[in-house]
Amino acid sequence: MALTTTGTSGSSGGESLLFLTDEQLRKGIEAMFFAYRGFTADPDRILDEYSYGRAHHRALHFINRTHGTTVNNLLTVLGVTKQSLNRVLRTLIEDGLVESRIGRSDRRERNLYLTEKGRDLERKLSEAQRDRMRAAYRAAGPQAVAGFRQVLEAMMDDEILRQYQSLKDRKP
Amino acid sequence: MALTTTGTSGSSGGESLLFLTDEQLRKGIEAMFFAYRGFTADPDRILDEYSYGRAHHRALHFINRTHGTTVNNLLTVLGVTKQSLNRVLRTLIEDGLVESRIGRSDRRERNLYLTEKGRDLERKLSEAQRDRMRAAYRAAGPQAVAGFRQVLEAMMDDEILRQYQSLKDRKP
DNA sequence: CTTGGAATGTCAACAAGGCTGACATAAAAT
DNA sequence: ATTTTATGTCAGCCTTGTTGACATTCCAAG
Repeated sequence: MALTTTGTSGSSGGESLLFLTDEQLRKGIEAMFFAYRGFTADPDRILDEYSYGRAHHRALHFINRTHGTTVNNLLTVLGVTKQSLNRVLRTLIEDGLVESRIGRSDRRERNLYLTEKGRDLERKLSEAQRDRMRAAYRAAGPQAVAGFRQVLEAMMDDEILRQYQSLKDRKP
Repeated sequence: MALTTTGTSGSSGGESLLFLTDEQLRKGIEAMFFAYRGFTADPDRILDEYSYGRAHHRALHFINRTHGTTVNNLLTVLGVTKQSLNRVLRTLIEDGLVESRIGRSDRRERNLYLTEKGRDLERKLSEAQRDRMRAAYRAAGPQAVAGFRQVLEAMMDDEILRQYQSLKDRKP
């Protein structure tokens, strides 16, 4: 399934060879750039109203994703420094969207939970984002979606991919 | 081809209905987030050495893309303010990576070109990014790539999509 | 038991790169 | 002659990344 030959020579038709020209790759790069803008546009508009930023959205998303996660876990997933995350987290806690409980077994840790208010905003944000994603999926069709996911996974760093996959099949 | 029914009810097998569950959409969202990190990781490392940022990369990319483009064009494509772009552009011009020539027909405009030095860095950056993209494309296969592109295009804002498509089929 | 290191999280200060607003200049358009 | 357009610049703000310093807690070695 995975191609091992380079085959950039200018032979005709064969889709499996042609699709790797620099021009095709460049278009993929630009598509990724523009699509990411669309991907974040709707939540960004909502966040503006609350004077929050994308960092807040990401934190809300992953806290909602894995209730009771620790700060350290969150750091790994988000790929930022703890100081950077802390600032965002602090405002979310102050504003009553996130609750931080001292760890039961290890009192150094903080377990993070969304409050009712936090869940409300998270839902609002992710619904906006899902709406766009759903529209894109519908427009492209199931087969395209499968390909989309395959390429995205292949694009991740190996370590990140493992994290992503471990998040993949959680219990509901 | 495009599905019009919602069909979130828990019916079995039918791929065309099942793939729109909130869980599937959420996984797509996370895939997009993690993949974008991978997408920018390699150029970011190179940029660090030059103490440039992603903004410089984007400017270099699109100036290289359309030689002689004007500042206004660049603003539209990049979707930032002129003050923000100007800061980046100024350093690139000072450092001799970009040349700004007064427009021939309209002397208010500035036409932007990469210098030899600018082309070198642009090549270095885009090769790193293309390498990853190529690897992902190869791992996923041509059919997946087609789907990938379809979904990305469907995810763009309409206005952006038009811009993207007008960039799409340029002469080499 | 104590003590030193490791893990975890918080506070302070700085930089990049977004943003708005105000203003200058040159050239084109009316 | 006046207005509009394209560009550049200055000042100042915000978010979100960074590093450095520090407090707390846990655990293990002496």
